[in-house]
Amino acid sequence: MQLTRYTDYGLRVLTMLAVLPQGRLTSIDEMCSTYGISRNHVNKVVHHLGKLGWASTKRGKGGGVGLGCAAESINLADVVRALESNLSIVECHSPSCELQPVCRLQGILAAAARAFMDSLGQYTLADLVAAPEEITQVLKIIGLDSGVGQQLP
Amino acid sequence: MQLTRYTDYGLRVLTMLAVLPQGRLTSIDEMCSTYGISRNHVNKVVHHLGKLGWASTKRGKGGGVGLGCAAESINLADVVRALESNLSIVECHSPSCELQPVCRLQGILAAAARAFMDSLGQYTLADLVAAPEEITQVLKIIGLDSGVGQQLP
DNA sequence: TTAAAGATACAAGTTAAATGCATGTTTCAT
DNA sequence: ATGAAACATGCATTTAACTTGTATCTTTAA
Repeated sequence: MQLTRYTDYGLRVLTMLAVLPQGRLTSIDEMCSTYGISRNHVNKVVHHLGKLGWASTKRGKGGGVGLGCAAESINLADVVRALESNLSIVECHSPSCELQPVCRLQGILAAAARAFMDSLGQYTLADLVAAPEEITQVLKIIGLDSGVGQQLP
Repeated sequence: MQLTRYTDYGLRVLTMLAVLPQGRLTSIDEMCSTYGISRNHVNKVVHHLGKLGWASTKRGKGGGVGLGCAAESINLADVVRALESNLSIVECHSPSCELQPVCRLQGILAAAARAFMDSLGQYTLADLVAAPEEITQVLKIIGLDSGVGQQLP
């Protein structure tokens, strides 16, 4: 019972975007080296997040990636639902189970999955980066505290 | 976000054991053909369930597999915890994430996982086979309604 | 003593996730 | 204009976990 790294990276990317200083953009390359993960993977995730409106991407020289909307409006359950491809918990169809018509397992598992999502749904991206003093630490860790880097005009 | 088939099969096996008529044993082979799944897999799962005390196995001629304890005492959350190998939701360590010290994601996900398990934990094996009229159907489907087959002495 | 049935070990196949590589397209600065 | 920076896109490859297969051993009762 795991989330894929794709979803994991999506959450990390959003976290990074959320702690960016006002007006500061980051880039895919910067995120790669920060997290030490495949450029290609980040590439895809960022693109995906962009299409969903949670990230704003800008091509070309001076472009980059920023948060697409307020951190408070990004619900973590929505993020997981959007990024996680398979949420069905069990595959009762392959090989197909003859007991399906009378089986209560699916319903019970579906309820449990709902409980998982409801719990997640109590939080937004803002909760991941809530405490200001922690943000300072984070910025230091990922090297964004220096104030250098491209700014929006 | 899925459970492995191993866990899935474990639940199916338990379900089948729970609906066995009093004193009737089944066998690994019988379960294989009923569910149409790999003999070897069932073999392992049954062995595992046997070690956990939820199934009682008996070797040799006239042997077989039965329920190891009351269905009401087998909590579904316990079953999933026992059979599912990896319950960590995300792997924050590979590649290791520098933000770990200040990251709240793990806690939030852990809470969600707990919600999942708590929901599951409200049910026992008995709930999977609760309604008597359904049991009759199940027995018919899996061919155990005829009354033939080995009995305990 | 033999056949039925679970126990055990190891090998092979399968699939989805993860990564890598290449190239296209947009945008800004000069 | 033109080149470099940065995201977009597609496909190929690798990897690892899960799944299945084959074989043999051990126990037990008829």
